[in-house]
Amino acid sequence: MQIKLKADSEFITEIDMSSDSRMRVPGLVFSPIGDVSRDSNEQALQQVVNVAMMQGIAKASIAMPDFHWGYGFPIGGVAGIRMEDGIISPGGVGYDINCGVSLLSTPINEHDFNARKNDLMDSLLRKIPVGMEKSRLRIREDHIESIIGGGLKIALEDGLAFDGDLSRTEDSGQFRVESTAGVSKMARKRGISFIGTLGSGNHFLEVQRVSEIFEPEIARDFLIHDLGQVMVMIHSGSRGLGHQVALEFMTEIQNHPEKISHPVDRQLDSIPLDSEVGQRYINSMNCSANYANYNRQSMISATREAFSKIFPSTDPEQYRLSYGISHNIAREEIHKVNGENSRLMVHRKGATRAFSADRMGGTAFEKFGHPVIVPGDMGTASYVLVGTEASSELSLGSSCHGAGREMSRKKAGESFNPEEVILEMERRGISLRAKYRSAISTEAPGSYKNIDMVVKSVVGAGIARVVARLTPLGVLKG
DNA sequence: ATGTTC
Repeated sequence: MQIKLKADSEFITEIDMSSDSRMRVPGLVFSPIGDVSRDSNEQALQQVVNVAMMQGIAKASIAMPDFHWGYGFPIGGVAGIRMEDGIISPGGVGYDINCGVSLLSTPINEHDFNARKNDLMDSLLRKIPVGMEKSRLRIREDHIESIIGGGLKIALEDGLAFDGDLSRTEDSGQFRVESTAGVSKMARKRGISFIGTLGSGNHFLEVQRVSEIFEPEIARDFLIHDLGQVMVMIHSGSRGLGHQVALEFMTEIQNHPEKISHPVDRQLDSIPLDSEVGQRYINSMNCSANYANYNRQSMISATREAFSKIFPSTDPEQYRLSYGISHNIAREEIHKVNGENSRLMVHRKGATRAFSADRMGGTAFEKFGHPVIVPGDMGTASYVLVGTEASSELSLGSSCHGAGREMSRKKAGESFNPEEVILEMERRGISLRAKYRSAISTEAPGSYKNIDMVVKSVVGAGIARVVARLTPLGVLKG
């Protein structure tokens, strides 16, 4: 099949509906046509076309500049399904339910950090289990029930959060759960084993310096104050619990008589929200999201402990959460479709919410809009952006979530020598603590798209504004 | 992403 691309503008590429007669809406990739049409994007582009064929899809099958191939949906994909069609597709959320990124503001500057860099990185590595290391929180079986039902509220009760953390976490860190019964025994068991752990692959904890501030007033609102200020970014998800939930529901739905079959890809099958299995999935997805929030919060708490111990003149309370964002979740939102407000089940998979200020009334971000935290690869830079009104018009209030893979894990593993990657990172003044050599290859900076180009694309398309640029000082990986 | 091969 020939996919027909046309440039809507310098940074917006449309996939014409004539590409395939089964498309219900066009595709929209927020990236220049020259980048979109590269050979390495071929499979992911086909997935954008496939998503455009889904029942109930409104507006467009959307992909961010960091899009790449995933399970059914591309990673970096956004799809709003009309609530009147009443369906949800687990492939549109993915295996790592509510994977996300939290950004911690610190009172430390880079000189303080560099003077104690080794002690601090060692302390973080002692406090936070990474890779295959198991949980050091001894959560009892009945407590996992509270965590999956209550999310960040339970972390607050457990002394892992401050009051202010809730208003600075997307959805206040709590997803609505009517029943936890859909989270299997196995999922709970895996959840207990790995609560409070970072994970592996692209998950990381990174100590960063503020290297550029583009919008000082907005940056202050996000607790980014000075050049050289140290920030801590934590990227992690719902570990084995979310994985188990995703796996079980994808399998169950494949064999379910009520499933809504996709015309070309079984991985894009959906399930009616008003079915028993649909309700069980929504609840279990939300349970996994709550678990992910508790998990990230426990590592924020460990980071506060490590820093305030190494820098005794500071208190844990001074390490304030800038924002915690979700990038793998489906939730109901209202968006304008053909000029009319429409209730949509918005699936974001490797994409973030990027609402403008007018959609953030009553929250901590009503003045400037929803923060968008965009981690780059471990050797380059990360960005903090803010949502725009144009994102509401164009991208269902969404933006990009990271650099996005350019190379498969397998290919990256074969292409990069870990020793050379470590040397190159050291040459750039970045201290890398990784548990396994393999992760250094598969996560090598060269296996990712260029983060500066990704951000240039979303800013150029108008769906976000750039607030600050952060560069890595120390990286902890699984 | 993932007790890294359901």
